Amino acid sequence: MSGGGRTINVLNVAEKPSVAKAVAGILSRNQGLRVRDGRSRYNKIFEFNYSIRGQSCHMLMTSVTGHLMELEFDERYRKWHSCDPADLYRAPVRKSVPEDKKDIKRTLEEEARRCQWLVLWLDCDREGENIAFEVIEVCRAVNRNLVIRRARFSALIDREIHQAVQNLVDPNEWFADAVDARQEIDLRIGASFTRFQTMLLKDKFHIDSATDDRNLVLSYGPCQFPTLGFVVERYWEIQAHEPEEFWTINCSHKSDEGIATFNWMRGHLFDYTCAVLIYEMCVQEPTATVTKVRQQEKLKYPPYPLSTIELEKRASRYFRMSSEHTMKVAEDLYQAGFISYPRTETDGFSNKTDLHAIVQEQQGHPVWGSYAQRLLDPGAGLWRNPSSGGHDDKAHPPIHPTKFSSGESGWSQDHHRLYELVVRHFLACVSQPAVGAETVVEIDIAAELFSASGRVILSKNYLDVYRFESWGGSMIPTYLDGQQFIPTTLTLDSGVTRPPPLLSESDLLSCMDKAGIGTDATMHDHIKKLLDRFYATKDANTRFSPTNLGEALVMGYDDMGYELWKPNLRSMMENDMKEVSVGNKSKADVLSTCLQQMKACFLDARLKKVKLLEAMGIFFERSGGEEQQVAGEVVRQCGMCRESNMVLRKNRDGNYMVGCLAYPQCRNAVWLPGSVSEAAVTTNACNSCTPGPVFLIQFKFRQHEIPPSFNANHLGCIGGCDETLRQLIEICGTGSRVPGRGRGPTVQSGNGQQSNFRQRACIYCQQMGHSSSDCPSQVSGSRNVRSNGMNPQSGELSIQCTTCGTPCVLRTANTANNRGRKFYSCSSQECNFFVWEDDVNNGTRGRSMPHAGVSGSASNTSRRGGRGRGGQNRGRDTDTTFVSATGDPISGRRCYGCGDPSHFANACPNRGT
DNA sequence: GCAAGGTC
Repeated sequence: MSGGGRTINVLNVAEKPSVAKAVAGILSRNQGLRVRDGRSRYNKIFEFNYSIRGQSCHMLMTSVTGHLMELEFDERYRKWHSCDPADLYRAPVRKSVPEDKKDIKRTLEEEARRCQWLVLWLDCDREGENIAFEVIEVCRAVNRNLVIRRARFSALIDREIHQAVQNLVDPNEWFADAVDARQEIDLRIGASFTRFQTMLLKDKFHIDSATDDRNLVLSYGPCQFPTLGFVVERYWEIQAHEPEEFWTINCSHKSDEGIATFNWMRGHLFDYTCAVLIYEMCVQEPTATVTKVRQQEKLKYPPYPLSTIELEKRASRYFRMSSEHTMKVAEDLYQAGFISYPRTETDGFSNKTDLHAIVQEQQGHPVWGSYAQRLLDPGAGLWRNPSSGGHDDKAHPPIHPTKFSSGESGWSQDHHRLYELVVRHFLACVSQPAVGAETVVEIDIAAELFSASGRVILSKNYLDVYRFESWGGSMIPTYLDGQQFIPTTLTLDSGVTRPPPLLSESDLLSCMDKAGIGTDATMHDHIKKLLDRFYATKDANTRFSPTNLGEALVMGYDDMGYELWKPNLRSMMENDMKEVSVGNKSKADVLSTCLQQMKACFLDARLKKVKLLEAMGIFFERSGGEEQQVAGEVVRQCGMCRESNMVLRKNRDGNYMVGCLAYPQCRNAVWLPGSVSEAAVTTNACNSCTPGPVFLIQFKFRQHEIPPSFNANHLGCIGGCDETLRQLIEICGTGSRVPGRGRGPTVQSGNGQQSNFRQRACIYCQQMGHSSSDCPSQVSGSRNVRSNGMNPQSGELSIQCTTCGTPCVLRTANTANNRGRKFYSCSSQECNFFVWEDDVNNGTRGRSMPHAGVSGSASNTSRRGGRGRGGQNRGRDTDTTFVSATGDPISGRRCYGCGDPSHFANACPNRGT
C-alpha cells in the first residue's frame, strides 16, 4: 500500500449508521465533511478526503444495519408440509438479502462500482466479521477488482480510529465461518424441531393458552429452550422441596447501650437431640465470656461500569422493567443522543475516555448536580478512577451518559428512570467506595461460640449518589475482651428449610449469561419469546413460572432422556464455534458432525414422541376422539356416565386419582390422598360396593405423612366402603395442588364435579383462589401487617394478641398433626402468642407456647433436591421458639410436638417415624 | 407458520 499520485475512491462500510457518522467525523476532523442520502433512509453516505499511508483517498463512508443477509432453505423446503422435517438437516440453504435490506444493497453496489478499495469498519466481533463478508459478497459481485481491507478498532476514539485506518488488515475468514456454522445449525435444528413438535401436538390437544390456536407455533430453539429450562427447573426444585426441620441456639443480651443478638456459630443442626444436648449445656452454664472483639474498616465498592446485561438486571430489580422494555427505552435514549450505545459487553472504561468531561456535563442537574460538583473538586477526595469488570467487546464502551438532560418533555417515566440510572451509575463508578466500621464480637457459653456484629457507616461516598443500593448499619453495645455477662435470652429455636424462590428476570439473565445462552443484544428477546409462545408467565414481582405448555414440553423431552432443554447443547456449539474461529476446526467439519448428531437426536426424539404426548396429556385435554387416551388400569365402570371405565392415573405431581375415561364429557373423578406414594389396581374385587366389580387398589403411603396409627401399606377400595381411605383423605387432603381434572373432596365416585380445571393452586399453602405470590401464609414474620379487623392478605377477620396487643396474622400450620389447620399468631417477633382459628370460633383465648410450626420466621436454608414432580412441598415454614430459658430454670424443657414437658420430641408418642 | 444474530 504505497503512496501514489492518483486519488483513489475508498468505500468504507460500518455496521450501523452511528458508527459511520462517528468514524467519518473523526477521520475528517469535521473538515470538508459532506453528507448525502443513500437509497436507504437510515444509512447516509459521508464523503471527505483522507490520506492512508501517503495514498490520497476520496473516502465514502456508509453503513449497513447489522446483518445484510439471511440464511434460508431453498424455496421448495420452505412450506411446512413440503417435506419431512428430518429432511431439513440436508435441505439446501442459501444466503440472500431480504426484501427490507435491498435498498442498502443497492447503495453498496452503486458506490462499490466507482471505488478501488473497500474498507470494512464492522464491529470487531465474530458477527461483525461475518457481516463484513456479506458486504464483500455484495460489493465484489459488481466490482471484481476491489481491494478489500479491514479496519480493526476497539473504541470510537480519535487515536484508535486513525491508527486503525493506517494499519488496515485482512478480514478474518475463520471468525466469519464460525458464524456461518452457527447460523446453519440454528436454522436446521430450530426449523426441524419446531415443525415436528407443532405438527405433532397442536391439533391433538386443547391448548387453551392461545387465543387462536390456528396460529399457535410450538417453537424450539437452541436459546429459547434452555431459557425455558431454567424456569422449569427452578419450578420443579420448588415443588420437590421437602422441608427439613433444623435447630439453632440464639442468644441476646440487653444492656444500657442496647441489644446485641448473637448467632450460634454452628449455624443450625438438623439433629434435634444433639441441639438439645448442647442447649442444655448452655443453659446450665449460661455465663457468656467475650473471647474476641474485632474491629475493622470495611469498604463497599461501587459497581463496575455498566454493560447491557447489568443495565437490564438493575432496571428489572430497581424499577421492575422487563429487559425487553429496558432495551427499547435505552434505544430511544441512544437514538436521541443521551446515552452511549446500549448493546455492550464492556464493563471497563478505556483509559483514553475523558471521564471528567462526562461528569462536568452533569454539574447543572438539580438533583445530582451538586454531587457531580463534589466529584470534580479535588479537595473533596471523592474521585476514584473506575475499576473494570474485565469484559471488553472491543467495539463499545460501557453505557454512560453522552448528553446532559434534566428530563425531556417527551420522556415517559421509564425514560427518566433509565437515564437517571445510567447517570447515577456512571457517577458512582468514578466515586470512592463507602467506608464502614464493622465490629464483630464473639462469645463463649459453655464452650459453644456465638457471634454478633454491628456496622457503622463512616463515609457514604458513592452511596450518596447511587440511591439504588444501601448498606445496612446497626449498632451493637461495646464489649471488652474477657468481659462476662448473663444473656438476657438464650433460646433453642426451630426452623424449617425453605425452597428457593421462583426465578426473577434478573436471576434468569444471570443464568443465561453464565451458561452463554444468547448475547447481550438478544437475551431479552429469548425471555420475551417464552412469554409470547405461552411457555412461561411473569408475575408482578418479575418472577417466572412455566405455563402448563412450557412444563409439558420440557417434561416430554426430559422423559425421553434428552437434555435438549438444558444449556449444554448451546455450550457445545459455542465451543465448536470458538474452535472454528481460531482455525482449529473447519466450518465444514463442525457442521457435518453437529448436524449428524442432531439429526440422530431428532429421529430418536420422533421415535419417542409418545413421551411428549404423555406429558401433554397430563396438562391438556385431548382434542378430537381419533386417538385413545393414555389409558390407566381399570378400577370400575363409571357410575356416573355408565358408559366408560374409571381408571387409576398418576398426575404430574405424582398424586393419584381415579378418573373416567370419557373425560371431558364425563367428569367423574375420585381423588386419592396426597400421601400415596404408590398405587396399583389389583385383580381382587370389593365384596360390598356396587355396581361391581370395583377392583381394590394396593396403596403405599409415605409413612411420615400419615398418622402413626395408620399402616403404610393398605389394600383399599374407592367405592365408598373404605373408612381408612376416607380418614386419610380427611387428614392429608387429596394432595393435588395442581390443576387436575377437577379438584374436589370426593371419595364417592358419584359427585365428581369439574370445577377448577386449570386453576393453579398456591404452591405454598396448596389452596386455590390465590397465587403463590399472594399467599397469606407467606407474610413472613408479618411485621408489615398492621391493620386491625381485617387481614389484608386474606380479607378475613383478624384478631389482636391477648398478650401484647399486637395484631395477629392468620396462617396455616404445617406440622404432621395439624397440617392445613389455620391459626392466628402474633405478628410481634418478641411474642409467642398463638391461637387456633377454630378455637377462636369456640371462644378459647389462645396460649403462648405453641406446637412446632407456629411463630417466628422461616429460614431460606434449603437442601435442594433434584427434579421431582411428586415432591412434598409443605409450604413455607414456620419456626418455633419453644423454650425460653435464661433467667428461668430449665422448666421450658418440653416436647415441641405436643408441648408435654415430660419428654422431648424425639420420644413423643404422637410423632410419626 | 420455524432459529439466532445483527440492527432502525
